Amino acid sequence: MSNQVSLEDYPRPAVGVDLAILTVASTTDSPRLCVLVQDRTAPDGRGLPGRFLRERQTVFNAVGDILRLKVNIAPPTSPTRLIRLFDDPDRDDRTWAVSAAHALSVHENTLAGARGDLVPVAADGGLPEALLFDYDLIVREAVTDLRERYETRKKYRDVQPDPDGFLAGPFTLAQLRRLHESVLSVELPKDSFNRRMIGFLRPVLRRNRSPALSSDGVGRPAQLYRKR
Amino acid sequence: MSNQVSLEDYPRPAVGVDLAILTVASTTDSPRLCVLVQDRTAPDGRGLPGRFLRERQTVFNAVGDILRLKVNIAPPTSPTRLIRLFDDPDRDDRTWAVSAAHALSVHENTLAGARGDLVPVAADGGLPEALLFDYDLIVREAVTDLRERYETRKKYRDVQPDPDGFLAGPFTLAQLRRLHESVLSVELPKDSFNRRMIGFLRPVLRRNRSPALSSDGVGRPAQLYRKR
DNA sequence: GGAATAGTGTCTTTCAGACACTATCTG
DNA sequence: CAGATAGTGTCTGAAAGACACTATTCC
Repeated sequence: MSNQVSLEDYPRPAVGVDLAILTVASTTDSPRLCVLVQDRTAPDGRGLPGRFLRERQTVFNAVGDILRLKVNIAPPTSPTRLIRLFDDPDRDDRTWAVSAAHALSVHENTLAGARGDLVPVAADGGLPEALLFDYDLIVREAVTDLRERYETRKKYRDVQPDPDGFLAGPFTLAQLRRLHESVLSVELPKDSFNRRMIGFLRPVLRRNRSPALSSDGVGRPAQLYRKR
Repeated sequence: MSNQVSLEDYPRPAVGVDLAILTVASTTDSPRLCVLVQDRTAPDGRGLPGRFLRERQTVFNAVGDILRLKVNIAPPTSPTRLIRLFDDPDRDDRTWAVSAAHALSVHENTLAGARGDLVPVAADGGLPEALLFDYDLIVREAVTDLRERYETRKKYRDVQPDPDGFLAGPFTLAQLRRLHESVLSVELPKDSFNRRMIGFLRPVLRRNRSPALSSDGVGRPAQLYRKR
C-alpha cells in the first residue's frame, strides 16, 4: 500500500502518558481514597504527573520514568490501566499531542516522600479542586474503573477481596470492609460483607495453630486474614 | 519545563488506529457474532482494517476514514471503544508505530457491500483463523468488552436490552434472547430471560391498540417490543 | 459492670433457574 | 388432530440486607 518513504514523511503527534495514581490513605481516622496531584508549570495550575514517550519507549517504560523522575518513588509492581485516549488536536497549544491517560493503584507506603499532594476523591468521583486540561475527567474515569473492581455485591463468584493490593499484610474483616467503603464511598452492612468475603480469605494462624488476632486496643480482638 | 524547540525535536511514533468491527449476522438459521476481517498486503495475511493518524486528526476522524476508504461503508453512529494500546516498538518493522485498538459495533445491514469477510467468533472469543500481529488479541478483548455489556444476569437494575443496537426495528423476546445467546455464546433459559427483560421493553401496539404480533409462520405469534 | 468492637443465627425479600403447564398459531 | 413456538404459574435455592443477639476485650 504505502511505501517506507511516504510513511516516514507524514507528521506525527507527540504521545503523552498521564498518570492518575490512586491510593487509600489511612493517615487519619478512617481510610480515604486519594489521587496524587502535582503542581505544573507549563500552564500554571495543578494536574497529574505525565511525560511524553521518548524514542522507541513503551508506555510501561514511560510510566517508570514518570514515577522515578516526577513522583520520586520506585517503579510500579501492579499493572497500569489504560483509561482513555485524549486526541483533541488543540489540547496542547505547544504542539500536536495525543495523551494516553492511565491509572495506577499503589499502596500508601509506596508514596512516602512522593512529590505532590494526596487529594481525597469525593463520592461522585470528583476532586475538591479543578485540575488543568482533562485531568478531572481522567480521575473520574480512573475512579469508576477502580470501583468496578471493588464492587463485589453482584459477583457471587470470583470475588477478589483487595484486587489492587491496598492492604499489605494480614487484615481484619473490619479493615477490609472500611477499605471497600472508602473505595466505593458507600456504607456496607457488616454481616453481609463478612459472609461474602469469608470464603475468599484464609485465617492467619500462629505457630501453635491458635488463631492470630489483631489487638487494636478497644473491643474484642478480631481474627486476622490473608487473601486466599 | 521543556521549551518548544526541544519538544518538537524528539522523535515521535506513528499512531495507528485499528478497528475490530463487530456485528451479529443472522444470514443463516441462528444469529452469529462476527468480526470483519480483511486481506492485508504489507505483510501478507489477514487482519483488521486500520490506518495511521493524519496531521492533527482525531481518532473519531480516522475511524471515519477507515470505514469510508478501507471498509467502504458509511461512518459510524455508535461510539467507538478504546480496547488497548499496542506499544511494542518492534511491532511494525517499517517504523516506530503505536497502535490504538478500537472496537465498533454495527448493525448487520450497515455492512452490506463492505470489503472483507465476516468471520464468526468462537465461544472463547477467538477466531477460526490466525490473524497478523496482535489482531487476535484485539478481537478477544473487543469481544470480552462487548459481552460485559450484554451480561445482564447480575445487573438487576439498569438492564439494557440491546446496548449496541444489533436489533433494528421491533423484535420478539425470542429474537432478543437469541441475540444475547449469540453474543455471549451461552444458552439462556427462556423464562428467566423474559422476566428479566420485560420491564425494560415497551410492547408495540397497532393503531387500534391491539398488540402487534410477529408472524414468523410457524408456532404461536409473539408480541413485538421496542426498547423502553 | 459498661463501653466498644467482633461475630453469628434467623428472617425477609429478591431473583435466577427448573419444570410444567397453558395458549395460539400452521398444516 | 400434531407440531411448533409463546407465555406463565410455581417451586427451589442462593444470596443480600435487616435485626437482634452473643462473645470477648479494655477500662
